[in-house]
Amino acid sequence: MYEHLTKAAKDALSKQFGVVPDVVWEYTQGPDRGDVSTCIALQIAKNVKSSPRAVAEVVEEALKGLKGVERTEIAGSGYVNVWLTPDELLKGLIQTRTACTAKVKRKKEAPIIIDYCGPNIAKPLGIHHILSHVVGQAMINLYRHGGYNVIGWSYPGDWGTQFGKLFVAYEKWGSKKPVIKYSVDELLSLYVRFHQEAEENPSLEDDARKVFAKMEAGDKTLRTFWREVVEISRKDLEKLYARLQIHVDIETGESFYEEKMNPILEEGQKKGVVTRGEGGALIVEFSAEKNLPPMMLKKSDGSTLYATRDLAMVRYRLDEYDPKALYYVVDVAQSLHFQQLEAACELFGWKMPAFEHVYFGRMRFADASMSTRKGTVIRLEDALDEGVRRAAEIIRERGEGIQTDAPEVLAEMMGIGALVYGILSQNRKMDIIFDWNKMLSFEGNSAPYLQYTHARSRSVLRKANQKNIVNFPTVDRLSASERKLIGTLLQFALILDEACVTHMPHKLAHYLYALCQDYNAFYNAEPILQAAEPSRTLRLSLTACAADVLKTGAELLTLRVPDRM
RNA sequence: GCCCCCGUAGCUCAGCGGAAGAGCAGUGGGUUUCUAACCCAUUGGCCGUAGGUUCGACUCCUGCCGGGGGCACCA
Repeated sequence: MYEHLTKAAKDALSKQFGVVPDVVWEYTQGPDRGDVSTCIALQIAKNVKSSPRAVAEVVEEALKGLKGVERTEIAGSGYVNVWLTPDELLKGLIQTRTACTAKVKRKKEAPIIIDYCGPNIAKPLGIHHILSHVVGQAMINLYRHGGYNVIGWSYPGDWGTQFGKLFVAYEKWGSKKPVIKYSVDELLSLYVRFHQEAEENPSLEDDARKVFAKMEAGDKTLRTFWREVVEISRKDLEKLYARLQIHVDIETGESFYEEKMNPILEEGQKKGVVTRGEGGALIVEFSAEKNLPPMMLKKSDGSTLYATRDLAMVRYRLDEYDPKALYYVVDVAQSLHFQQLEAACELFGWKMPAFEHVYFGRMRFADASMSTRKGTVIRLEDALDEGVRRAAEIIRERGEGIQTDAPEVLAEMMGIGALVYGILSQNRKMDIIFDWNKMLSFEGNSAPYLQYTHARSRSVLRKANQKNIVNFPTVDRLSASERKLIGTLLQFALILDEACVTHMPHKLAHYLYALCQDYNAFYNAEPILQAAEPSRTLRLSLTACAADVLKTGAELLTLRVPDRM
């Protein structure tokens, strides 16, 4: 957008110092630091033996009087701050508006596969499961919005001894009704009962293992039982996913890979990659440079592992989709596993696309009474309900002061939004301290603040009762809060791209928060509806632009925003 | 023992080569006017620690201290 400025600066610098410099433009906050400032002086000072100040002077001289530049100023550490003319700034907002609409998907492009969710079937989702779901979905939304071909892929844990346990419990203590009539809660209580009884009577564990072995062998009754339990869980999961705006494209359970694992093991052995370890187990050993412990693909008792299925899954995806990238949105605790997985794929000699373990930190609890170890995990659904309950309470307290005509819908948006925003506004790599008051915050840097700001801006637009307010009339000068708002709006396209390619949704969350602050400051400082033309039109246009950016950005983060609240 | 991540305001966190930031908590202001779930002002920091690289380090490198995680028959 400011190529002519960059070019002028570059030309002047190379003429003066005889080096072609790297020029970095960056937007900064607000009129006090200029609308655009550069690191030119500092960047070039590294290459030439000259002081930042001297370099800055050259740049300033080159930019002075250029088209679109209102004034320039050299800042303390050698920055050149540039104030653009109002026209020049407003021109850029067209790009911001187009960034609000998703790019058209290019046909036949190799897909990006994003592996996320991974719920356990027959067990309710815990609060910590929200991390993979929400981070993964935000990534998917960002890529899709950017015009990429994306496949969101879920890999539920729908196989394992827990089904044996469940069946044993069902036979022993279940009521007479058929499995399919059970609710997830009833299944869960059977599961819990099994663990209680198994403490007294450890032989139950053996029974469960035997039952599962029979199930693996293909026992018809057990397979039917399994299928029905999966069905019950899936229906329950769907409700939760609808509330969280999670949309899985492809779902393949662990059982899907049952018959795909042996060919992989055979291929590995043929290639000499897979070898015999202790007790007859099958392992992959890595070169010394990798400094990785061996990866086990088959236990000494002959059964396969998580790693075996993951390896088979990579092969399957390569064969069926020829993806350009494989991303795994999984807990940081599994980082060794993914290092091994990638290294193993290399050893197999497979042609690999971009591969990344998009990890996130662990969830810990501020209140020590809640911990996974103590078995007092918070159910995700309960957390959502608690958020909605708190939101509803606040809505009730506000009474007449609220504009919504659908308080239940609003409470749902706010409560769930608060929780999701609490997750997505933090750098995913960091551990998250779970605390009800922090997670369900309704003021300051929170989802309700975004939602409120959006509703507020829509309200102004409604009152203006003017269609298609998208023209930015020429004005002599912009107020400080207008300039700041415009400066932030201009960054939207850049931020979308950055949040997408770095797989860091929190960058978008922080941007949206800053935008709200700027809009609210603007709202408080300037009259909009009462303003004289051309300011009125300009301010309404800025309001429309901010509202669209907020809505677009929030929805990419799986949040919903109300028009009234 | 080895490997990875994290130590920034009282608390929870952004920033990660170029002028120390936000929210919450504290203090003082602002609604006869577009939604006060808001805004404005203000208090609070040797950016864990010791070195190194650089014109310049919260940011990059090394050591140490403190916290978390991982290290073949779990997923």
